[in-house]
Amino acid sequence: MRVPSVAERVAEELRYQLAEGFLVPGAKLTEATIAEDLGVSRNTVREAFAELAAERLLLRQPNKGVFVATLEAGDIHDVYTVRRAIEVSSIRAGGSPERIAAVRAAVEEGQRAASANDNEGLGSANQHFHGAIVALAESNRLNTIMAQILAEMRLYFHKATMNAHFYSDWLKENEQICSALEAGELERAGDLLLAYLNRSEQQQTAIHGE
Amino acid sequence: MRVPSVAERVAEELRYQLAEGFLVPGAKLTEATIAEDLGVSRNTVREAFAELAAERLLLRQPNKGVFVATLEAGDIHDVYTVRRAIEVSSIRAGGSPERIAAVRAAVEEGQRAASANDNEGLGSANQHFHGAIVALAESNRLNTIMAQILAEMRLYFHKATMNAHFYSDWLKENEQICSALEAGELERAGDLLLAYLNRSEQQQTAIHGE
DNA sequence: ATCGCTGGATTGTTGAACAATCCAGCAGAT
DNA sequence: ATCTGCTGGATTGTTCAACAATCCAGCGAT
Repeated sequence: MRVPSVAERVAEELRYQLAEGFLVPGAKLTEATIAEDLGVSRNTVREAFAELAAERLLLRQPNKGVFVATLEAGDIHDVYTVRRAIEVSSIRAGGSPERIAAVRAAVEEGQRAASANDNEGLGSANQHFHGAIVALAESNRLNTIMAQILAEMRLYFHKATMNAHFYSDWLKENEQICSALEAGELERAGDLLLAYLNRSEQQQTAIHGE
Repeated sequence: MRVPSVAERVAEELRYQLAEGFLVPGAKLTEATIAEDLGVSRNTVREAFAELAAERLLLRQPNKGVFVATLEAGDIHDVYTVRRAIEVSSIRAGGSPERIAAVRAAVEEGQRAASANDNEGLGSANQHFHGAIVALAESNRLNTIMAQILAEMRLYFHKATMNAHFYSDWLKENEQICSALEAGELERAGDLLLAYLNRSEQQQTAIHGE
């Protein structure tokens, strides 16, 4: 019976509120307030803050407080640079049949969500897709790096910015990437994925950065 | 005048002791002991522990304590998987003349250390070399990921395991990689780097893993 | 030898306290 | 009116002491 520590539960609760958009980027988190709201001690909140700051979800400014992280213009390029590195490298190395099946499953999850007009489901399906690609490499470290990057993106590219317009593109594209992967055409799969990431970065930059 | 917080100084001190091999992998760190040794409170030590655990330098086992991280057989492959992803991707994208010059500088640093028979200097020159390659990408996130990976490797592949025999190989190889980079032959530079990483993984596995 | 208990040590968490720092707002000077 | 410098309140950084929860080595009974 795993009983996560209080600090872990606080961190988890904050992660949830961040992902859900309840805490907006730039907002200040006051230790005493959060401690009272969640019914824990201030020291415990501090430990949770340290954890989330290490994940780049919160930003700690010494003597001023912790704030919900914000992605500046440069960060968008930065995030995509990491994604290009680890996603393309992972897909180019292929993976076990089970891992490839997981990629396929994520593609179908997206198609189902599209049929159901489930916009939120589409978003998470896409994240599952890219997570599954990294999972091909069977590397714990790459998986956690990717999970953190995705959490960062959830934080900033929030539901509001995601419209059906975007999704229409990559639904078919994910399918092609997956097919290439299944067929063992790893170079082509990598090229397609790279092209997608480049285009996605451009789109996001056009919307947010300047 | 930046005055790092006490928790940061504790973390820094522990990082130093870890890198220096003063704390060996698997060793247990007792909160009260460290707090007393460094003259700080137990809560502050805990905050430092959280930071280092996030960097994978310490391992936290709930209700049991924190231990100096150990690299299992699988971790070696894992670490090299990350390095292949980010180093090869970085070098394939090239970089500004300044960044390339930094790579060249690391090569020369290694050559100087070799002439001086400075084994320790050779080790850090090599780390600077690979750090400079990742720095080509101008990505803060990639840089910190790489810095953490290198810190992990320092922790485990310690001085004891590094003999001059190893270094002889890559001194010349680093030179070739750097030359290819300078000449704009990015594909070749990437291939050379990839070959080096694969061989290095094999060597390390032969020594440590089983 | 195995099992179960027990007591001491360590971790997890709390609450309170205080120093250090920041910041908004205000008083006075130019 | 704008600037400067102060001040007081709020918040963070850090410590301390306490206690509950958990672990573990050792010991005794079977």
